[in-house]
Amino acid sequence: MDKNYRILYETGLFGGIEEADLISMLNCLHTREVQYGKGEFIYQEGDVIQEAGIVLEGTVHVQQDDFWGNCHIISVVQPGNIFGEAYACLGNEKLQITVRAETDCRILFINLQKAMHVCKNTCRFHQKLVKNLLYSIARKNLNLTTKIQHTSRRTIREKVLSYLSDESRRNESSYFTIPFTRQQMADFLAVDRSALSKELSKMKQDGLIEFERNQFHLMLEK
Amino acid sequence: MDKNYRILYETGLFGGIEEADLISMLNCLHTREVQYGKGEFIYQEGDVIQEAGIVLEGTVHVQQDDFWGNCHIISVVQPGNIFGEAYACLGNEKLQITVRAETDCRILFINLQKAMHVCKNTCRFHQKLVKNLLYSIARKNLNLTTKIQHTSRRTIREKVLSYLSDESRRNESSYFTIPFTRQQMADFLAVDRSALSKELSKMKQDGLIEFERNQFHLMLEK
DNA sequence: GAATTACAGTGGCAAATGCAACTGTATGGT
DNA sequence: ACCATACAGTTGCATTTGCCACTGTAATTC
Repeated sequence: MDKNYRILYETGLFGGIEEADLISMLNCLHTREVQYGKGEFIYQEGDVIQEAGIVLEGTVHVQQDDFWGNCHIISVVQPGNIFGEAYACLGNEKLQITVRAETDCRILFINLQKAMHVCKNTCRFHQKLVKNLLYSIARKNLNLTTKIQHTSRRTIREKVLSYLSDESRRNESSYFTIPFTRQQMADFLAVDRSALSKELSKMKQDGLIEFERNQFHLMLEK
Repeated sequence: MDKNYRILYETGLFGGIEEADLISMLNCLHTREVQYGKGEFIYQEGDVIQEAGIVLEGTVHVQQDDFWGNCHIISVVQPGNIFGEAYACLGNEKLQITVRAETDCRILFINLQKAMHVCKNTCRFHQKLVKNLLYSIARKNLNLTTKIQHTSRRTIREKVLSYLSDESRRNESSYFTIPFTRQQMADFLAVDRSALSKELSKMKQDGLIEFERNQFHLMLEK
């Protein structure tokens, strides 16, 4: 539990809650911890869920796999972050997304339906949790909007620039590492992998960017 | 106030609250009502806001206008629905979106920063409001995911089918009317208008759909 | 009712993209 | 050490798309 505490403390969901309180809170919330191997499915499209997951260790991808075998990455969830909270909150919606363990990982599940309704133990953190959950979902909302901003550009170059600018801003540096392989970056931006490689090469030639695998550097140019 | 009540009652935000209570609640929340003319900006990119808006009358578009004059419609907000809640909730984020009155409209603004923090009057609906807000944002979250589902398809035809299928499902009929002009539909799906018109014509030829302006009919085919 | 404006459809064309195939380089397992 | 696999880059080609210009029709204004 101790090793989890540090991570959870940095989570929006448990922000501002002390360790001792956190432990009793986790009991009150009936959480459970599960391990997954790389590639395993955590949630599948069509599932109805009441539990949101917090990544304690590893990386998880939220994605849409379509009919024709194309996969689109909606978001990447790293330790301390939460997934499935919108569905778990609503409680009665079929998942339109799939959640997959991108690496081996440990997940803490929390039943939000229970967490949101009145706690018989009159757990005093109950309200705080709901408010934290609210912030967390609002934040995710912004992330989705940002993703739309990238993918709704017309050309690959514009999508790439939009995405890389955003990563640069979040890393507060023109040097940064992205959490994607080339294929995943393509899935995230909803473009073809080889077309993406091509365009990245052109952009390097044009002096816009430098990169080596998933390490990028935005140039001042132009 | 009475004429607003019916609309607000159907809003997620005030769901399950009686009329008498609603009025005292609105006072407690320091709401204000504002009218906008067609085309006016309600919020602009870069603004920092604390108030979410509820559409009482008219239609509002949440959109991203880029650098090169392209506009992308993120969502369409009709009476009873809310906008800006994620930003107002977080309270300290610059808007990456613009909100525009698509028609003449009346908007009720609610300061979420005040609404979410402890109410000195110990308004007993306070907690309920936060929970409603949570549902509302979770719902919007799903809508954004759905939009991503449409726009991340590779071809215009796939985007259109994805979007129209969704509209059909929501209307529970293969005959339905969409809330867009052709240009707006193109903006929503992030494609070129004339290319969209062309593809729609082809799809009609192929017997997939029938349409007349913004009225559509999905055919069983094929 | 004439003029203006908004809107949807069409055609042509250049550019961008997806797709398939192939190469080379790491990486990991046995 | 060898084999298999994953990953990134490159090339060529057919298709799709964006963009531009134009037409026709409906809606709006004066």
